[in-house]
Amino acid sequence: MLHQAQIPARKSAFALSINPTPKQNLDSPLEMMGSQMRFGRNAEIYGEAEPAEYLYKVISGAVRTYKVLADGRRQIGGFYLPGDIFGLEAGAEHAFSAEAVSDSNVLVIKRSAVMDLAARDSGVAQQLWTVTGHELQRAQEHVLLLIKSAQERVAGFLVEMAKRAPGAASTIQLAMSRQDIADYLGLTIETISRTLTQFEKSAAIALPTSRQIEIRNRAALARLNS
Amino acid sequence: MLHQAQIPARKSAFALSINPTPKQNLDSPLEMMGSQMRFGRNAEIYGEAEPAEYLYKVISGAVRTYKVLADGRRQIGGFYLPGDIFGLEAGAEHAFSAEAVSDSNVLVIKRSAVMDLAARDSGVAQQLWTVTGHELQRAQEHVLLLIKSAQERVAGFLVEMAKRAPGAASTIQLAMSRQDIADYLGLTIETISRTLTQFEKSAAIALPTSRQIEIRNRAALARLNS
DNA sequence: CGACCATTTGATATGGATCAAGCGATGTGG
DNA sequence: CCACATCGCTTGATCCATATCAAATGGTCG
Repeated sequence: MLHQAQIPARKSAFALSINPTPKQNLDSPLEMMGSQMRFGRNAEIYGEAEPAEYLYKVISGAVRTYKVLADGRRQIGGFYLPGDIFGLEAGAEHAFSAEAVSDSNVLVIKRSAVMDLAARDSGVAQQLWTVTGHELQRAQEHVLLLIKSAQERVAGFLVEMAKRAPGAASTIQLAMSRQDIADYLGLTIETISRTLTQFEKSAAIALPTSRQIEIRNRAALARLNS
Repeated sequence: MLHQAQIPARKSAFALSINPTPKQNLDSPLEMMGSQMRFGRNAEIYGEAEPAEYLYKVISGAVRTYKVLADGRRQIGGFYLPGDIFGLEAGAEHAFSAEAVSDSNVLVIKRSAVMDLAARDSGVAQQLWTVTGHELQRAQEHVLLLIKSAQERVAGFLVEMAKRAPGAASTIQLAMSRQDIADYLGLTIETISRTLTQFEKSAAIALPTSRQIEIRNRAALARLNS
């Protein structure tokens, strides 16, 4: 229980500039209301219990949300990849902390502006609701993962990552460390590592490097995924 | 893995009458749009993958939502007590099934009516969003529970139930069986039982009957709750 | 090249599952 | 009203998956 979750050292809160309103994706009014910020690897984006004044969208890189329990264990709530929105809580305060997994560009949007807009435009309101609904679904799937065996959890994680990877390519580029995966799945790094080598030996995956995973036999993984 | 989760036999889908629009609580427009139904113990309210045509509010009794995995394991997503709303998914289909834990009265509300209303009334839209947000929070707390030790999970469950019990009294009336608790916490009935007797021996709780739990030392439980 | 950090691999310990039996309450048929 | 079956719960004995402790390996950066 103590091997887990040493809180990673924090680097500078945000490393670069605040660009005014980049217009790279106008499919939603939200895009127009934010400014882009850059966060270095392991930089904190917000802390839990901070007022949830903003909401965020990953442009590039990857973000993790997490909570640290009293005894030091860390639970990762989710990983957010380009296109994903995070920090959208119903409450006035964040329930989790958020950090950049790797150097990341994040669109930061003032929550009050969005709420005002939603009050007038029911389409925006519905969009907000839908995003929260998807978060809920993800959390429920996370619950489902956590009752399974180590093999099933790791397989489930790989399948999820493969699904979300750009173009759903069969080679996954992992932004996160084994410790991150372990803290997401409620396992230890040793178990993650052992399970991956086991998958490799049974030819379900290949591991060109430790952060690159090639899915060789999706059916075998899905089967494990119970 | 096989001792868990035999799906309980289904009784009659709903046992009694459909009362037109009971006006017992008008604090929300939702109350006016539903009709009350009675479900017997273990009766199915809806099945997963059914179109989510309605949304529900517990009037009396208790409801569980759950999912059964391919191998027969059952995971309970949550328990809903009087006043709680359930079945509010962002998707067009239910992600979980729902059953009455004990004989229950449930207010059934047509989803399309609510959605129409929300499109016009931004207050209703926000209310819907808030309910989903609370569900999200609950699911996230559920995740947090599932990474903990058996003691911590059971203690967390008791504290949660005590908080939600009418008047937050120190004696909890459990509507659900040990199997339900086990499937909620990702443990076995044996572990639930052993943990409860352990709490009893350490004087943290008393067990007048198996379904009545008196909290004697909330601090001790909270401490376990990590 | 050397230091550091992430990952893998190995040996052992342990919490909770599994298998099994007993117990108490509730209900049913004789 | 009692005998007996049933069901939910508890308790005991043993096993096993994963944690823990420990060390080796490999990759990256100054």
